[in-house]
Amino acid sequence: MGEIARKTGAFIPVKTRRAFEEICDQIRGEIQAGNLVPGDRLPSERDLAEQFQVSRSTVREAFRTLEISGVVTLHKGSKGGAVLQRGDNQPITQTMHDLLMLGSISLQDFTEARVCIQKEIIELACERATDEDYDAIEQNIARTSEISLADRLEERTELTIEFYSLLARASKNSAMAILMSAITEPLRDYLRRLGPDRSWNVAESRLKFLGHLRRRDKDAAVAEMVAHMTRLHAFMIGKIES
Amino acid sequence: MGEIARKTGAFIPVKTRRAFEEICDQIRGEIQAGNLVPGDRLPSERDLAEQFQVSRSTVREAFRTLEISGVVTLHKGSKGGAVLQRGDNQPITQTMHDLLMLGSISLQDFTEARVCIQKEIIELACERATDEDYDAIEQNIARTSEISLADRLEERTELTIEFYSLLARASKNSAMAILMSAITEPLRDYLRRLGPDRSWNVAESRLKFLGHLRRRDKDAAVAEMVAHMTRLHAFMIGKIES
DNA sequence: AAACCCTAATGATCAGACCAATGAACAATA
DNA sequence: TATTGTTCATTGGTCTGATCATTAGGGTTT
Repeated sequence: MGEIARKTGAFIPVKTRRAFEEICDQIRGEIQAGNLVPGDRLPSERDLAEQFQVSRSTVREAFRTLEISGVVTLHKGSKGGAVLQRGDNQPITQTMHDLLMLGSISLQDFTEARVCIQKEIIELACERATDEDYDAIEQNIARTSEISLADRLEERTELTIEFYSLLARASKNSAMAILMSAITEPLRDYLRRLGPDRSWNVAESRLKFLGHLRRRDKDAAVAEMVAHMTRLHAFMIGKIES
Repeated sequence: MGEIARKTGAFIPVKTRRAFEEICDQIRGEIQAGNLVPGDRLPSERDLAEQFQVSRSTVREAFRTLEISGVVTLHKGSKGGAVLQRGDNQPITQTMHDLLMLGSISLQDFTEARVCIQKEIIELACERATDEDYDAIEQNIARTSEISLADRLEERTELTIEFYSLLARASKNSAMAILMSAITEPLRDYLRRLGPDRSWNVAESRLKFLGHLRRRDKDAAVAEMVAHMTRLHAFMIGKIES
């Protein structure tokens, strides 16, 4: 038997494409080409199965994939079907959450990243925030104050998430807002599990922060935020280890 | 007929949970509880169908969902099955790409977000980058120089993506590295479609940038990067509109 | 040993069925 | 007439049960 030809060099590993992936790509291709736009409705699973010459379950897996990716939403019933969305950041926040749970990101790195993102958001917001933005944030803080710490932990958590969302909106940059949600929403679980931190007044810190923001004092706002984050991080680390 | 009882107040809209979602949640719950860790192998579709008292196709949709989310990978054959991953940022970059394609994020916002993220990455890298990091980046730039602009667009694009990835790695923060990839990888498509920009020397700019980084001169590095981004953005806008 | 073959396990796909929700057209009613 | 209830076709969600292709491991032959 002859020698194995080694000099042929690097063969690329063969990767079999699954049928549903091909379907996803074709649909994404139509989106990229501009033939499909948000609001459009794809043909039904049964129709597409015929068009693609595959079984319904295969189309189904493609639909499911696109749904999880936030590209379409699926509606039952007559006039239902797969409707193209404008996109959704849920997949991003979900993945971020998974990465935390799976230990691929440490809480340390996560917190640091939050600080980084918020520094930039604050910088943008200081330039662009409108009075409406400030008022919305102020209302959010007011509602946070109203809610007692003991009960209504759920609402309090939601208000915290909303606070950061409003701040992100004030940056007037949708991409940064999405990154902000990616780095904020996973907090929900921690806040729920660890309970409230009664050792200091969150609303007070946020009000001070808002004041700096209103004065467009970037550095002071960042400093207040960093202080806030540091305390929160210490609280979380302490809770988790105990 | 009596009055409609309006004072009952806010009924919460009923949302029916689909079976596969429940399965996903249970599996994610086990991960969160620490009963499942990366490397573990889930039971086969057939087994889980029995355990969950659902059909195989339902388990399959759950598996597909977790696969798309980067939580597991599916392997065929004996000893195959769903294996828990350490997580994957592919879902994040894919979603970011979708959001761009669907017009949910403007190229303007996207570029600005890139600048924001990279500012923070540079700041971290200036503090923490090691000689190995610098050398890896330098090698990357060297290879970029070698490749002629005309041919090998593909490789050139990959090297560009790798450049940002190496930079992110130098920040020593995995969360920021993931955000960086989210905001960098979607570029691949643009670079491929628009072709190379021959009007200025990319490698030269990157070398200058690396010099600033080595001297840990944060401000200069950021300035060089911003200049680079500005030119690239102008190039992309020009190409797209023409 | 090394190459080959067989087999069980497992995801990928297929085919066909029924269920549940949805909305629109239509009928019944006040 | 305006509202309410009914019917019906459409469509995703799920089920059942089957075949195929790939994979790893064990056994057999060379």
